[in-house]
Amino acid sequence: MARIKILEYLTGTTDHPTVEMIYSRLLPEIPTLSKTTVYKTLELLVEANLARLLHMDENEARFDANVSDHGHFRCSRCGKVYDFEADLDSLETKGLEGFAVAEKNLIFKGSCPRCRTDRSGRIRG
Amino acid sequence: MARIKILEYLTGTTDHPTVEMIYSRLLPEIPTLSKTTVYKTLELLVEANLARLLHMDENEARFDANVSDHGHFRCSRCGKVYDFEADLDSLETKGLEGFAVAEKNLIFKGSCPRCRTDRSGRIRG
DNA sequence: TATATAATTGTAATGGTTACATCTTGGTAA
DNA sequence: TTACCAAGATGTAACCATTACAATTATATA
Ligand SMILES: [Mn+2]
Ligand SMILES: [Mn+2]
Ligand SMILES: [Zn+2]
Ligand SMILES: [Zn+2]
Repeated sequence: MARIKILEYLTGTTDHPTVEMIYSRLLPEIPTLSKTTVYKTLELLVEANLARLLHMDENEARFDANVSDHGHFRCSRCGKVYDFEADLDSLETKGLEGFAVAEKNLIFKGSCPRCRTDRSGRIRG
Repeated sequence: MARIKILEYLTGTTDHPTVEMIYSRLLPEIPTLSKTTVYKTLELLVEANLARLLHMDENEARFDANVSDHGHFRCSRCGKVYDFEADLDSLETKGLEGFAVAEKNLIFKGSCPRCRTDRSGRIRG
């Protein structure tokens, strides 16, 4: 039950939520939910390739139900994580001869459109 | 004194060492060295753009004195982190209109040449 | 119902990182 | 030299996301 709700929530959002975000979001709906369950479920989802684990130079991991190849932009001011398209397949690389690439990760950082024109945004890394 | 040695070591290696690696490596040379100093020094080096902080889907941060634009390949078996060249400037992206990109990070994962032919390599993530 | 297995929970430990107060070093002026 | 100050370095404790582990609850099957 819990894991279905977790997958549903993850599939229906583009927020790239953390464990804490998922937990506090679903707690009203599942009052018996424990954080351990969230961790365990996300581990299973990642193993089953139904979700993707993201490390965005933060102390918390983020999760993404969008498993397709795409890049992530993290705004240093508001902390939001945005998706963007990038053609990683046609990216030219040198020095990877003999390497078996299994996973590609593209992470950009900077200021999102809203924070660029908003001086009040607090810097969050 | 400590911070000079730390920068020298970082500049002279391509290992992308962790704090623990830097600390244990320099301890024989600087018996009074503390891990706090390593952390603080690396923070300063990153701020001064003399080093780069890398989060490679591990629990430990890694550091790189090579500040130029390049990609990183992490072997899932032996854990080693390799450099490779990638032309990120000419990478085509869609969905970043209005975004101010300040930093680009490219991380690949898989098996390095040595581990591909060596079945004995232990899986480390 | 009885039994086994899967799912969930609670608590404690782990470990990298940060905060903070203290101590040491190096330079500068009187 | 001596006094003084600021930068550098150290040690300890707290912080906090994550993991380990044992216990409990729900679900399925015979
Ligand atoms: Mn995404
Ligand atoms: Mn590098
Ligand atoms: Zn923003
Ligand atoms: Zn390897």
